[in-house]
Amino acid sequence: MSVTAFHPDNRFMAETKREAICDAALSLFASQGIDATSTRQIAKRAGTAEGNIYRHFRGKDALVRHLFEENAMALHQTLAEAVDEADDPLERLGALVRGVFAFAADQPVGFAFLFMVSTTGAFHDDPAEWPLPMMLFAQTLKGGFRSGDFRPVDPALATGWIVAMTQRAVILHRTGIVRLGYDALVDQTVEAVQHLLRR
Amino acid sequence: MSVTAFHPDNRFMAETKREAICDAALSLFASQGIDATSTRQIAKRAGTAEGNIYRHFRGKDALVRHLFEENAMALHQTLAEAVDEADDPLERLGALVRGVFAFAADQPVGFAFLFMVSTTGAFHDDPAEWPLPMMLFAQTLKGGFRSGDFRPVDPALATGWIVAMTQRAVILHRTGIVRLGYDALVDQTVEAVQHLLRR
Amino acid sequence: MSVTAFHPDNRFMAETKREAICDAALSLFASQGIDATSTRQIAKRAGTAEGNIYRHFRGKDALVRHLFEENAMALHQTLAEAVDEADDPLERLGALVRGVFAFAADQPVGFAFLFMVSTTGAFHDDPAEWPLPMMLFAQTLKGGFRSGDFRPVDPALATGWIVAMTQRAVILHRTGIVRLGYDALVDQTVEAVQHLLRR
Amino acid sequence: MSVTAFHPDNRFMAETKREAICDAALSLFASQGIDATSTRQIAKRAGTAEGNIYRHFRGKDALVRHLFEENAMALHQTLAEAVDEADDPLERLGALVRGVFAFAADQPVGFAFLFMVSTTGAFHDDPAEWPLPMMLFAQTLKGGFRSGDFRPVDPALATGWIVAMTQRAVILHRTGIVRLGYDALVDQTVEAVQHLLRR
DNA sequence: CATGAATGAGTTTTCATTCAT
DNA sequence: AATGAATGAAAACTCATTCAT
Repeated sequence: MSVTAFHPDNRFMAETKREAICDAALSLFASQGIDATSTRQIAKRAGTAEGNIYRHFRGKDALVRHLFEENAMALHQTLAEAVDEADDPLERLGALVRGVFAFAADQPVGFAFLFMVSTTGAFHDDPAEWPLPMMLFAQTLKGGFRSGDFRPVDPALATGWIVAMTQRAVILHRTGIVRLGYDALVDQTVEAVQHLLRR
Repeated sequence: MSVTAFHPDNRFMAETKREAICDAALSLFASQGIDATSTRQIAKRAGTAEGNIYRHFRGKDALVRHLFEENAMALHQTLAEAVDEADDPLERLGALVRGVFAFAADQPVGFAFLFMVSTTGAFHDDPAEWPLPMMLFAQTLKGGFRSGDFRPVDPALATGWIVAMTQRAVILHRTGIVRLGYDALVDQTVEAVQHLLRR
Repeated sequence: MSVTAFHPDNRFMAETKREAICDAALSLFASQGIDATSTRQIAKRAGTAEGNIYRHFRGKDALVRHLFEENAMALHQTLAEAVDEADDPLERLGALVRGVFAFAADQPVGFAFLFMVSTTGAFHDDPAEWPLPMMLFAQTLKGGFRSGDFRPVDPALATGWIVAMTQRAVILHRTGIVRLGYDALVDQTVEAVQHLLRR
Repeated sequence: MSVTAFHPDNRFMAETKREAICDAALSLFASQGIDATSTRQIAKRAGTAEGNIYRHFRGKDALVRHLFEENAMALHQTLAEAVDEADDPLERLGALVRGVFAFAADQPVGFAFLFMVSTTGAFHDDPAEWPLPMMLFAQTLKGGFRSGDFRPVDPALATGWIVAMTQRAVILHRTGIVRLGYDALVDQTVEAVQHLLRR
């Protein structure tokens, strides 16, 4: 049995070793990069034995993939909820961008990791295999083009622009290069994205 | 005397081992990533001994930095020439974006490598230390804000947006996700960037 | 459970890989010198993988330091016991010299290694940082000077003389240059050292 | 022809590249140790190309041996002259010890190198193959034993003691552990050595 | 489930030596 | 005689992964 039962504070601790490993790996990956993080470091920070990682995951690669899917799913849910509450395409687009900022603020480590994987790791050649969050952008854009609310540009290209703009805005704010307050940052980016597509 | 004299094709070959090392390293870095490329691979592709890399560069890190500076400088020159031929801020901005596309078409490997370093590697926190090519964007934008040609947005943020949009457009085209012809890709991106800032 | 249980000879074998590494390294260092011994050789003789050395020690340097401290401590204990049994300074001095010979006979490899480090490696500039065994010589000599049993000479210099004489005697005997029997060697050296300081 | 002809100061410079290589190697060996000194370092300090070392010496080993023989010969000559001016064995012994100190003061680098080789490098098992300087000590001691001036101890052992004492005295003074002035250091050591053997 | 010692192929780097010029 | 680029073997060290307990 786990020692956590005696810890009233266990809500602040990883409930299981598996979670501890995930938490440790995620933060290390996000801050140092994936290649630069060793399984030893992960085990040490997780407070467990190195070999234990292999009980829970097939290997380092599988751990990376798991974390990616987990975080992509979380981001997807945030965005899916956001997009549901909006009616017209322009509002939906704004909601998506705001959703990304919300996720980045809420799960800074997960966001950094997602960003890391999506730029460092292999690109997916087929849009049908894009990660779910990007699919939401793509679908929303398509809707706007069909309804005639958006100016005519290549949908895949526009998706790329907007995702890139949003990601970069978060990074620039995080590194302190952009000195704007967070709300102004979000507002300006939402406005810019909408301006870009509004007919 | 060198064997190159007998090779009419020597303009396609590395003149010196140093260049062979640089060429090999650049293409491997660009295609596989920097961490995933070993000095062995570099030496093998360069057709030289591994130890020889260390006669020409202090180490792998120094090789990376050299390649970065070399390619950043080349991009900077392409952009500097492009920006010189334009008069008003909007045209200058368009010329810069076209310059990036031109560089990416002309030096695809160098561009891929620069992109790799700028996203993988450490970000520079201080805009004063940004790589030269980004400085050109920043200066052009500032000019447009001062003259009143551009809509008022945070300059650092706008620089980030535009660089990100341009980079992403190249990548999406290269991976085949965007099926547009290259000229259309360039035109649409230039138009979008100008639209984003035009008052 | 460990394989050693089935080995009645296990008292002659290293109980753990860590000890096997120490034993292998010590004997190789003592016979070939430290620089001339590679981690590969150590691993091979220890019957383990090279990387395993680095699980137990930070690196080759740390292994050397560990062995030095271990052996210096063993010598120190041998000498401390020897010196305790003697009353006046002259006898104490003799006991120390005999102690060194006893250690050299008992732990020939350890002694050779200590000798190697103390002459090859960096000298400690500050007597307060001398290795423990030398401290015993220094203290004994100081006692003799204070009590007036010893002729007046510089204490640090005299310590150096005596330690050097003793070390050299062991080496000369070991290499066969001095053909004396071991007991005669010890007796002559003890007598010489006492003669050197006796008032 | 050499550039030195135009240098009025060439008496301060190595006359030939060969000498430059020897000088550079000797000082590097003496300060860092032989293994820790690379041919590159030697070439750089000598102001010549690395490959040039191999025009003048068969390899690094040959260079080491050459330097050893050169310096051992120089020490031998210093000692031979010193020993010639003394009549009885005790004086000869004192002259030898003083000679070692004189050599160490005059050629500190050469002395440090000799010391390094004699402790680090291989020991000569056969007294007949001892380096020449040690032979002088051995012969002088034998003379003293034969004439009855010296107390009866094993000649090879006594030689070892005295050489060790002398070397150690120089080292201790050089490292600052012994704070005596140089003259006092020499006098005390000479006196001690003579006291050790005087009947 | 959990441990951590053990593995071995891999990495970057150094170095004595050779060779074309 | 001199150069310095080139070589390849070997060095120290890392790391994802396995395995006995």
